[in-house]
Amino acid sequence: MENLLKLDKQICHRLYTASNSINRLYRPLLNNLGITYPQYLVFLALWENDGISMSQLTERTSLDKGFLTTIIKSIDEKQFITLESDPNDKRKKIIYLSKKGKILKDKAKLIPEKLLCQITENLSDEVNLNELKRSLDIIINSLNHKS
Amino acid sequence: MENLLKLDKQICHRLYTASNSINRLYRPLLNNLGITYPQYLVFLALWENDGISMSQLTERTSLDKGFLTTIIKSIDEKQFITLESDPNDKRKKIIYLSKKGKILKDKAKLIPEKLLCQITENLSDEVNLNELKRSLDIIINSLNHKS
DNA sequence: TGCAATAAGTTTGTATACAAAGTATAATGC
DNA sequence: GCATTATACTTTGTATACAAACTTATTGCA
Repeated sequence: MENLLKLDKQICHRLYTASNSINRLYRPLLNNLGITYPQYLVFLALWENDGISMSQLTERTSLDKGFLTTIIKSIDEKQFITLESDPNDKRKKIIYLSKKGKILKDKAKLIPEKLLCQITENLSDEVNLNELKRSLDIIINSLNHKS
Repeated sequence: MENLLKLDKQICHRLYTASNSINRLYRPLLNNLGITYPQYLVFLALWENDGISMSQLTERTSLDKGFLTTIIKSIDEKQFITLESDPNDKRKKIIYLSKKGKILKDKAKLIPEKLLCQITENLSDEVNLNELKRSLDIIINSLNHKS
């Protein structure tokens, strides 16, 4: 009978720790751009699809909608974006990248590479990243379709 | 040339999302016990090794030492633990489970099972959990030995 | 049309998470 | 011995993260 309460048997603790560690790694890099990690996620989404609504951003980034309000307010104040009300549906708020927000993309280009290098340097042989991605996707998908 | 900035290529975003989703899953279960997830991690460590110091707890749980002060204060106020100063080294603070803290272990026994069921239900065939654990351990270890 | 149900986004309250600076004690070196 | 350095923990300030309640606009349908 194994004791499931044993800390080191828990996959959740590992995910939690890995996520926090990676976040710590991002912090100084993103700090150079004047943004934080969840803000960066919003930019990643906007750089792919400019002019989308809050709810679309929520879906794309998996960020909480309440928290997203805070993030959008913050990057709006820093003039990375402009906000418009959807004329067809006044409840909706459409987010557009400003010039400053578009320029930021160039500055951010090297970040994924730097990060991946730090994480996977000397690890590529030991860790199958595609397999890891696939496993995480399955877990995330399963959790999202729970409640 | 693939564009690394594409959101869905990023393993970091997946880890971040998975970690948050799992946390959301724990919340109601732990709420029934009157504790939160990082507090739960502290209990897991203490149920294995009672009477350890703050720094040992930091190492065991990977929680930030500043944050750990907050957590310890909180579960101390709820009388789950008692605190003593190490007579051999007055800088150290030793944490002991109170009776209430020990009893909590029984109530918590079903949590890992419930969680694992929710996560891995119907997934066991698709996700190799041992492989996932191993990958995460390698990544965590790599990140911790960076700076 | 009228209005209940729903959807989009905001606000509030609480609990993380962490860098950086601060305090007190212990260990080290000369 | 005593100054220096290091260790253990706390405090402060800022930025997450999220449940729950709230506001306003739209939709569905009797």
